[in-house]
Amino acid sequence: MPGIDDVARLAGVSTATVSRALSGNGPVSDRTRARVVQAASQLGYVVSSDASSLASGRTRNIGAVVPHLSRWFFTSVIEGAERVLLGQGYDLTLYNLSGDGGERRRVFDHHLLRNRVDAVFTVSLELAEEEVGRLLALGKPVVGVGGPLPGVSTLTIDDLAVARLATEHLISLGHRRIAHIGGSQEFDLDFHIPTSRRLGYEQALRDAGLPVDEQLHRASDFTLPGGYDAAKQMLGSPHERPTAIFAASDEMAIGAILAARDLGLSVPRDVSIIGIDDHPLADFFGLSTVAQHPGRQGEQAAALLLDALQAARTSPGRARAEPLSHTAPADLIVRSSTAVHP
Amino acid sequence: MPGIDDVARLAGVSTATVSRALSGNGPVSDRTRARVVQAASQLGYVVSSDASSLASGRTRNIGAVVPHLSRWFFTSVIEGAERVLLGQGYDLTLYNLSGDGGERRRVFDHHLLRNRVDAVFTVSLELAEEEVGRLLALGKPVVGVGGPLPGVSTLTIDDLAVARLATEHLISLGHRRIAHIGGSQEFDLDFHIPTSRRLGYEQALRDAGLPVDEQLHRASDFTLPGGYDAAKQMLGSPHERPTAIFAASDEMAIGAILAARDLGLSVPRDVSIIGIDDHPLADFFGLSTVAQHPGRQGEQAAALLLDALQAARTSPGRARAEPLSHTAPADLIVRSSTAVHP
DNA sequence: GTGAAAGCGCTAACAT
DNA sequence: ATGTTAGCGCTTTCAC
Repeated sequence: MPGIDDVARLAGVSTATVSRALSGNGPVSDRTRARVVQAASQLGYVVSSDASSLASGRTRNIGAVVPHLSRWFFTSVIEGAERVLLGQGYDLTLYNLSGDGGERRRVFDHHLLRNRVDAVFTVSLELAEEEVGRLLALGKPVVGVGGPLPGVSTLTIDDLAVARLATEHLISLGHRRIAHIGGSQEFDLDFHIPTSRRLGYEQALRDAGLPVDEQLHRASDFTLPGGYDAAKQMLGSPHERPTAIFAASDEMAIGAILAARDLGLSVPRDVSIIGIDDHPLADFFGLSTVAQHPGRQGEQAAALLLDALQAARTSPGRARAEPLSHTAPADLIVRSSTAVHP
Repeated sequence: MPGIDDVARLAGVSTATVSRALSGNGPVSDRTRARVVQAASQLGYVVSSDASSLASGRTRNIGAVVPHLSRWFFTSVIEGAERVLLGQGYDLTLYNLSGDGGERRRVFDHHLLRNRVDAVFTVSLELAEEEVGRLLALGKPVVGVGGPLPGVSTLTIDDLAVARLATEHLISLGHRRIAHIGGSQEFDLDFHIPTSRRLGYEQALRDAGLPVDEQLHRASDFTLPGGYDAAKQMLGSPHERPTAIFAASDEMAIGAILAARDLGLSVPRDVSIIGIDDHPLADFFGLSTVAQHPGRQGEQAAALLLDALQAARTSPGRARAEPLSHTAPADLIVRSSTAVHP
């Protein structure tokens, strides 16, 4: 492994100049830079990140804290973030909190503290106040994606508005008995999201002068089987069957579609179904939905963090920026699972 | 941020002793260790990973190189690996090669070279010879999970045997017209896996004295919609319809189940279907399958790497270990999608 | 625009 | 078992 002084020797300059030429920090003449770059690539020189980090205080690494890896939303956010990070020469270190809970303590007490990352983003995480405190105590840029996080800059769709939109779509099609399959705290690390979506659903009903019927709400777990079970209960009832279902996630909505089929109901003739997400399978099932774009959210989160790091370099004097709430776009996609109420 | 000498001062010992006490490398009396640990926790001291890495040459970080994040298998492997790594104080840095291909070059030419990781595992990756070369040139432990990688230690199920097992299950139920939905090179970064599975299928047929019929093979893309399309073509044929389908992945098998339903065929009465994976949705769909356990594969991969690192510390003289092929266990799980041929 | 040199915060000989 | 000290390979003042 060639070192910086090998490059310096070959290029006939000092190590300081090599560092400046390769990092872009500090003035170097074009001729010199060219020589250095040439020498570096000739030797196959790549800077040692440890040495560079130690000397500069910057790691060029971003931490991503997620509750699971097994859900489409989380992984899409990470993929999006990594797209922009890799492009900027940053690495992404993953802290997955699934598991017994020992993970959780270790990550917050140890891993995040040892200066391995310049900034952190979390995905759909419901953090204890103490954990938020630890995160902020790092003194590093932090962004929370998908769900509000008190005291932290966040990036998320407006869950309430999105739920309203989905519900209003059904109302506008003439539906009056509209059921909701949501989430519940017991199933999820994050309970703000299901709550906001439920509130949006109820608001839409009230604004349309429709009653909010407890019988038409089921709490589930955001999975396909969960949506199936919930829908089957509601659709199986011989009386007062809903004519439309709004599920808080596409996976639950797909479960609902399968439940309807198993009950001999046709979608959308007998029942309209809409979800939230625009999951990859939504198209296959003809599912109407409100798309959120987790990949883009990840990209945007990464961009926010890189900007903050840049700002910190430019004006180190500035106090830490105020936490900001960024709203990610979401759009209604109408497919074949929703239609007018006959 | 307190440093090691703050701890040393408070504990009344030298920095070397602090280092030894906290890392466990080198002898420290129990009394001293207790004092140091107490001082460290009192100050909230956490070692700076950069400084430690630079001085020791060890990063306590493992690199994971994956082709996508959006597939259940990959994320499960990573989750498994991270379970054991976090427990050992290791971080996991993720290199996701999805994207335009620029990623791919950058990762191999730059990110992996800058000494940020002690070891690397790859998941289901079909690497160019040059990329394998680069990986090995790191001089670090490398393990390939899910798919053979020439010159690299690997951990994978025996795809051929697994495919045979699935096919033999169908044969033992009296099926004689057994179709196969596989993968194809054009859809996948990795083409060994679909090929091995197809060969296993054909072997099982031949060994049972059954003909291998080109009409009964469809190449697809390992997704649910892909499996649906492939199955619909084969099952829709009015003549010579297969009585059983072996799909190379559960997602394709689930697509096949849905295709059968849409054609008015009952599973398993009219057609038996089996997959490979034991995907989380397999149970919901009653899908018979051959389970591989990607989480455990990830755990085992991590353990292999940690062992190799340990071995390298113990006997640094030893030449790099020979590449070893480890076979991960896989077991037939019979659910309700397969039954005797009437 | 470039070079000299002082660290960055640890670890690992080596000495005691 | 513990302390002293010389780096690890860079970046960044500070001179020039």
